[in-house]
Amino acid sequence: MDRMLVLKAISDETRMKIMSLLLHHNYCVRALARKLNLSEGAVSQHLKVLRDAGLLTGEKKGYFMHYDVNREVLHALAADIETLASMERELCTPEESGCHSSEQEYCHTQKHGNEEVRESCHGADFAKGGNGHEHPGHCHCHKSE
Amino acid sequence: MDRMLVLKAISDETRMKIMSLLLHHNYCVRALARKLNLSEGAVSQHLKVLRDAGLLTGEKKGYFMHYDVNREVLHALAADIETLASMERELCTPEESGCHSSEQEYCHTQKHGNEEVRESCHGADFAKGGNGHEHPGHCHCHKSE
DNA sequence: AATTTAATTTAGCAATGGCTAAATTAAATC
DNA sequence: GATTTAATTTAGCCATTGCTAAATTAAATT
Repeated sequence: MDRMLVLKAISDETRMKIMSLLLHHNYCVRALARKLNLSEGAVSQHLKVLRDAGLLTGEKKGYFMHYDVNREVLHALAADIETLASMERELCTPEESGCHSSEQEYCHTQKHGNEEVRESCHGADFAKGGNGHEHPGHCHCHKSE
Repeated sequence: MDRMLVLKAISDETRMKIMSLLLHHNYCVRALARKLNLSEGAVSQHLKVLRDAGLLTGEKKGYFMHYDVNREVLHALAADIETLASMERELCTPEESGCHSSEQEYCHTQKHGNEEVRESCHGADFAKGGNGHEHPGHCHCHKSE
């Protein structure tokens, strides 16, 4: 499952409406077009995007196309986003992020709020380090207030 | 929270990378630009999109901008999508969806698979109903195989 | 086999979006 | 208060996207 493809697919108002409609009922393309005030071609193109993202499976039944929502993909996406949301800030790893060795001992993780933050990294040494475009990834700590 | 705005914000590869980076660490704009191989302006624009969606809050700390991910918005989005994914197909409501009264008695909900589907709605009466462009929203049942 | 019809695809157009480079803003240092 | 510097905004460019209308495809009916 290509998460980006799924996100792009549902981050369009019209396609989200289509998903919502198909989650509730079974509609033929023309009925969708009518509900959405769009041409059938436009709807067909949207359906293709949703199909390509794996969100729909289509099957011809008699004269009519029959689309089914693949709810698993939505469940997976929700889980994926939830995982992202629950991600904790890592401990500072200066060597990986490009801190100067002289600054490393001051690096701390800053979680939420500003309580744990100590002065470091953006001190005078850093500011004088170059022309500004060689600015390295720093260790992400900043001045306490 | 505007769900659509949030979805559009994170359905871009670069912005998703920014989110991921900021969820792990605290980066200044220039460090992000360097990591992503982009101009600072481009990064700033992406940050604005994420801010406008409510995904980030920015605060100036000394020389540097300090961005925090609003994890609540991500949690809410995940829950939202999960709700969507768990949506059950409603029972057929022909009067609402435009079925002809003669067809209503045959309408059924089709959940997953095709087992519960009966012939209805798309029968001969329906096909002869008009020039095709007056095609009403129908009750979404279709022929069994 | 010919016809009818639902759905898809294509061509062309307008709007949107992301990028760079340059100008501007705002805040910290001197 | 002048200078320095990080971040934002703006202007202009190109690629992408969504739309309509028309052409095409594919399947069911006759």
